[in-house]
Amino acid sequence: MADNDPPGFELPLLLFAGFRSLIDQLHAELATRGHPDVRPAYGFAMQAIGVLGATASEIGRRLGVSKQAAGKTVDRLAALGYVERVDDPHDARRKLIRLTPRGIDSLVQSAEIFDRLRARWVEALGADRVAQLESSLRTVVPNAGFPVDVPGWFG
Amino acid sequence: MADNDPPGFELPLLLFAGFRSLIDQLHAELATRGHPDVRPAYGFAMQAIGVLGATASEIGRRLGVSKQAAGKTVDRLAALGYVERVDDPHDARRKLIRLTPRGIDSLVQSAEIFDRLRARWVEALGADRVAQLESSLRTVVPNAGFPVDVPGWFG
DNA sequence: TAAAGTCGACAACGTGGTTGTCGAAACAGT
DNA sequence: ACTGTTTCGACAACCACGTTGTCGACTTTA
Repeated sequence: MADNDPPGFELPLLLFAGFRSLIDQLHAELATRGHPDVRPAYGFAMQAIGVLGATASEIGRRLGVSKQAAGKTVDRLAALGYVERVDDPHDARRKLIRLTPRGIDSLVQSAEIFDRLRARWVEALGADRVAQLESSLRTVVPNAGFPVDVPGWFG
Repeated sequence: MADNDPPGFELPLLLFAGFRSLIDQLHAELATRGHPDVRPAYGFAMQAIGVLGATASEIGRRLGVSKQAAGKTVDRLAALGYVERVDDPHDARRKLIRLTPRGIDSLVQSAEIFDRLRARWVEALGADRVAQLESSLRTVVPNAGFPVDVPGWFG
């Protein structure tokens, strides 16, 4: 808080640019590995589904959006072959959404690519600075895991 | 890169959560200061307009979106009284978009709020850790200013 | 068994993007 | 001075992703 305060907009812009840069590189790399149609929102949705599967309502809850919005995303995911809907034998109202092998593959590849991108940051900054960056963010943003509440923040 | 690599998704999630947290707090505070209708995209658009004003095409270029998309955003901004369209006397094709006093006020307040939020991070982390966080991000993300290319990254 | 809650689906809509087209105006070259 | 090219803003149609509201079918609870 000295004479030359930073022009407030810089910190949020840097955080966004960092996030955006990772996401863009992820999808560029994902496209070359057989997943050209995966969009950022799909990755979050598939994370919310998880290996155990989930109902559309549950996905909506985990993502912080309405069940209708989650249902639409599941439609798109299903059309691309990343998930499938299975009738729940114990509850005729429910339909379990499950990742297909293709869906699982996209998640595995994403994790692998993110690890690689993080390694690039370690090359540029050093392991301790990256670790400290993560630690700082964990401190100021509690619960940064799922439910992540990411899609639709713009609308 | 030891045995227990971090699960790649954490770094991007932390960056997003940090950004999102600042943006959410900004708009909550902005709402209490007479700007309840400002949406995240509007702030970026008004930044792109700047105090000198700009044409819709230019705004689109600065934001990395089509001129049509920029024009639509300007429509919404104008309907809320944040900008006005002025005929350019030197070029009958152009219409200069200018911030109204209300638009300028929202920008001034935003900068002030962001400074306050950053000060909260400094309280939690210490000035040097925040400064190092910014410095690290500047290193891994060159050109984090405008043109910022933020809206529509999800679509 | 009746009431209340949850599930997925459907419809209508809002916002923030896209491409394509268009007439009007400016500009560049002959 | 005319002609072709570029740029401007506007309009239309469309897509992705979200919202509320409604609905019938099913489950759960009292």
